[in-house]
Amino acid sequence: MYKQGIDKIGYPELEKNILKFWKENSVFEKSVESRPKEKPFTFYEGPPTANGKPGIHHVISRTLKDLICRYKTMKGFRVERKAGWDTHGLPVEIEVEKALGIKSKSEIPQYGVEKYNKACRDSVFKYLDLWNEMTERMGYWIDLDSAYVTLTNDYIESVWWALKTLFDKGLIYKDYKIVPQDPKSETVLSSHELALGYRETKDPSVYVLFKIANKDEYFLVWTTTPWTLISNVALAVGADVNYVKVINKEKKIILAKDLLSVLDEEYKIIEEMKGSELEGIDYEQLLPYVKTNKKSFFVCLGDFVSTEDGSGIVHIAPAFGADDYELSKKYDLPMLQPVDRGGKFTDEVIDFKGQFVKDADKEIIIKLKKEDRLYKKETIVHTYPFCWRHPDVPVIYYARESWFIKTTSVAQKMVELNKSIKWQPPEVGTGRFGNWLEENKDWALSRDRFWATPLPIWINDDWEMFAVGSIEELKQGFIEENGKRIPVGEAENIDLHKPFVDKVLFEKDGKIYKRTPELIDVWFDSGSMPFAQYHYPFENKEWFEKNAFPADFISEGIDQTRGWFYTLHAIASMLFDNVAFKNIIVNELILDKKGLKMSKAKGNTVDPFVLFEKYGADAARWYLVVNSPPWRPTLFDEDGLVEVQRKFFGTLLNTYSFFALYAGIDGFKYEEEQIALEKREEIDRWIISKLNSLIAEYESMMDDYNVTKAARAVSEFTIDYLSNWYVRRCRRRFWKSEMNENKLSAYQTLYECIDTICKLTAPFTPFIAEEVYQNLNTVTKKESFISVHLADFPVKGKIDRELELKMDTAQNIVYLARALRAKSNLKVRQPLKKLMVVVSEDKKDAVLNMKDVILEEVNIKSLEILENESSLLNKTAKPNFKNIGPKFGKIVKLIADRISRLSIEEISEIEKENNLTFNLNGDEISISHDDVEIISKEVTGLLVESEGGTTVAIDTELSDELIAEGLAREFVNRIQNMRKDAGYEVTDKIKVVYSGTNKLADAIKIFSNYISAETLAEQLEYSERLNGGVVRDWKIGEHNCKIQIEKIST
RNA sequence: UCUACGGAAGCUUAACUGGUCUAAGCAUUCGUCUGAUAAGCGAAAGACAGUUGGUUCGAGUCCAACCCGUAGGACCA
Repeated sequence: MYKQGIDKIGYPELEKNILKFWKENSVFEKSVESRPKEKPFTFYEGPPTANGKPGIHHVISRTLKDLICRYKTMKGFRVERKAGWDTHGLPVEIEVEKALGIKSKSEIPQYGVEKYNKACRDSVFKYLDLWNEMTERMGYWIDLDSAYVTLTNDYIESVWWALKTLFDKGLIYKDYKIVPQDPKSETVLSSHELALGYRETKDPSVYVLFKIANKDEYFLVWTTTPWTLISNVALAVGADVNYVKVINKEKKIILAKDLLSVLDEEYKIIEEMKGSELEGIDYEQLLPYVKTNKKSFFVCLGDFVSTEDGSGIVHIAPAFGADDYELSKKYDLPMLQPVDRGGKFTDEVIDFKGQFVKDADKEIIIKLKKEDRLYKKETIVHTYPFCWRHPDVPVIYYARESWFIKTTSVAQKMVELNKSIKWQPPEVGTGRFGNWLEENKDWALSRDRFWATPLPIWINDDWEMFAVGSIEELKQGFIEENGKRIPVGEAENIDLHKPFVDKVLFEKDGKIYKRTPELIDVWFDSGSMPFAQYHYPFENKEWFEKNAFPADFISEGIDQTRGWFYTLHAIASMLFDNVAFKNIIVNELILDKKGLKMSKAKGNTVDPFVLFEKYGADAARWYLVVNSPPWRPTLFDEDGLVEVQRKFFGTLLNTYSFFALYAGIDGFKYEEEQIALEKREEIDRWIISKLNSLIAEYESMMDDYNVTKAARAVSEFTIDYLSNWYVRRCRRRFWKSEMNENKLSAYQTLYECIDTICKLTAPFTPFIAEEVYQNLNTVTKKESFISVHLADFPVKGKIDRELELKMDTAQNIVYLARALRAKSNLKVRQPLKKLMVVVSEDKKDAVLNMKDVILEEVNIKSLEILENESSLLNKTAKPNFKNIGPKFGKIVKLIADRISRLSIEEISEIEKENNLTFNLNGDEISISHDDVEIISKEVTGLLVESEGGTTVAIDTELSDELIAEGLAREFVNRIQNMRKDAGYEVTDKIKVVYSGTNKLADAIKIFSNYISAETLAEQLEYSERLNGGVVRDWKIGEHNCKIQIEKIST
């Protein structure tokens, strides 16, 4: 029989049972295998790093991924889902350094790269168990056993294949680039890391004099980094900027005219010129520590020069600034870099060698002052980036040689391809991602670290190079050991990592090739996952090309825009001339309830495990999707979660419980023939039509990847239509009569609704959907699936718009009538004589049709439709702007005003003739029925309520009989309450004894049959002597009474 | 400085292609229904829709400028 009381078990417990069921029956595997191979829906999992703990933000993206995949499965697609792990890169190294107590990069070779990388390898799965546990617990179906792992030889080999392909296409090159770097760890900082470290700091702000060659004149130059002056090779001015030569402090000084205010003391302008006139002027090297080998120390033109601050003359040190470097290429300037990667001056700078550059600032200034080259020195407070891991260490911009991928050469193609991707929300695709592509810069590929995929490029002394694209090719190389060459093919363990690959040498045409020492950006790893996860092209070649590329769907957080989304897109564009993914849902951050970012420091993080334990995974999944669209920053609020859980889950489970209760009593197992829709009650046809509308809307939303709207539609149907109207309206059908066709059709209808809701919610809340579905299906055996997740998506049936509208009208009238009752203080239990309704012509049928429903809902005896012609009505007209706007344009206001003052006669005319002509300021104006909305107002003093063209009035006059019936109903209500309080079963028969006023007793006598039937009272008698059973005093209106009920044993 | 998103009731959000007292939920007060529901229904109160202009007969909605918030990018000699 149907399982009872599932709403009493806690959700977490329920979910754990379901998890067990899934596992024992391999439901996930079956859900994949039961779908045809020829109908794939391709999904890519973005690999997380398992050396950090999973958080709530992982729950949201995994919910999205899971629900789309489950939905597509139900739609008949085969959705292979391979998990993946990102295992390389700096995040891993940082953790390991911490654990090993390594403080700077240079300590690593001493420690031993082999040992170090082993430690990295061991640490990458530090939290794997936790991740797996979360994945499983939240019901995220993905194949963890066959997960791809970026550190395996197979995976790296595929990445190498990609790199070689790009190399052979000429897309990989080596160049200098000015990069922000952390001098302490000697690592390049990504822009993301850089952004973490900006803060206010004090720096020297110095004005320096550069002496013009062979003249006693000076350029005034401003800088906040005096240490870069040593590496100065040129000065830059703006071509169109106005400059002046002034006499100031007895010196001839050149600076921008707009910045004269920086000068101390009086000055006299002796000459004006454009920046372009200054180009080419030579000057003397300021701090001649380093010799140059190219033409240097002259004035250049730079479009980046501004007169915002400084002097309008910018000092150029190509190794330490991006603008500077660009300019140096243009003017073929030398690059002076007397600073090592640790940010210390090299030996050439004899006075400051070994000093950290920032620390040398002071002494450099003193030196300049001694040489009379310091114009003035101030201190400036500005924001400057510091290393986020070492808060006291300023970032140094530093020229480094790096490998690049020439993504700019495919930028246009990437932009084009992007246009075919469906982004949800669209603005991320066009905006953030689109802009990024438009402003594409070459991809800085190399990293000077230890734990990552090695760059497979081998170089000889003559700078000839080639790329290795497979293990097979690597085997052509050899390793030297004790002076002997051992072919790589004979090596014991080929490990495509440092230090092994660095030992491999090649000899070609007598030249020895050695691997360039760099590793690659980890993002290249994850961006290669479409093919590398299948070890393409070494294995699965056909499968990949046919079934696994590009992805139909991916979903991750917005932070991946310039990360994974970009690398996937770039690599696919370059290698396959195609997109990597066709549809994408981007989720935003999850903030705490106040809208603040969650962080460990603030202590406002939400532990997913705690959440699952407290409310269950379904609740978290549902809340994150329903509460606000996932691509909007979501404020996470536990109270909100509780609310959606109570509302939606509570209602769904309760609707099921209701069904289970009565279906159990009646032994309904859906064994009977299905009753044809036409033979069912109108309300049955109505809810089925609503259900079909829901399926249609759900499908279109889901196919549009608008998951929030789909979920909300399900929620609305379940709560408002099914529970609060259908079930409530139909309760009697379930518990009153004997089994007959009417009752059967109620059962079948409700069953179908719940069954379908299970299937629609299954992608979102897989546990509860499973529970309810199984409870239904194991009894009825209607479907052969052991799990809702193996079931097919429901087939949409006929939608009866007309019927839906009819019911809307009826509901509308009911709400209005209830409002009237509330206003006049007439409880619904008090029956009333007459309900009068005025509706537009097209709704009259609907009202007559729904008469019984309406009357029963509002407990009124009769319904009368007042004809428009009735003298009871006072009508007014309202302008319908949608129509008259386009029709009358500018004079619409006048017309509207006139319409609202139409007389009753005029309104009748327009109703009859569908046309009315009147004079307005001399113009003949003609309006039709469509141009106005006619509202009726009762004038006979009855209560009236109206909305949207429907007007309702009730006759509040009470006859003795109506009052008696009202009392009887109240009496029933009290007995029912007592039954419930006493804990009687709904089928228990009882005996009722009561006492009270004469009037009440009379009413009870008149309606004794009704009362007995409603309360299952076998006996109903008046007596002053009450004893036994349950006794209680009541007050019904002004009538006191005593009621005693007692269960009759059968 | 650029780009995107957001700014509405105490809070969270909704409103298709512009249509005239902006809607719902939560919270508050009062009332009410119930033989499924920790539910439902009704009433009261609560928003000058960030600001200022513009287009239009009509703007929460379209356009422009600005302010505030969030995220991202550029720059910081």
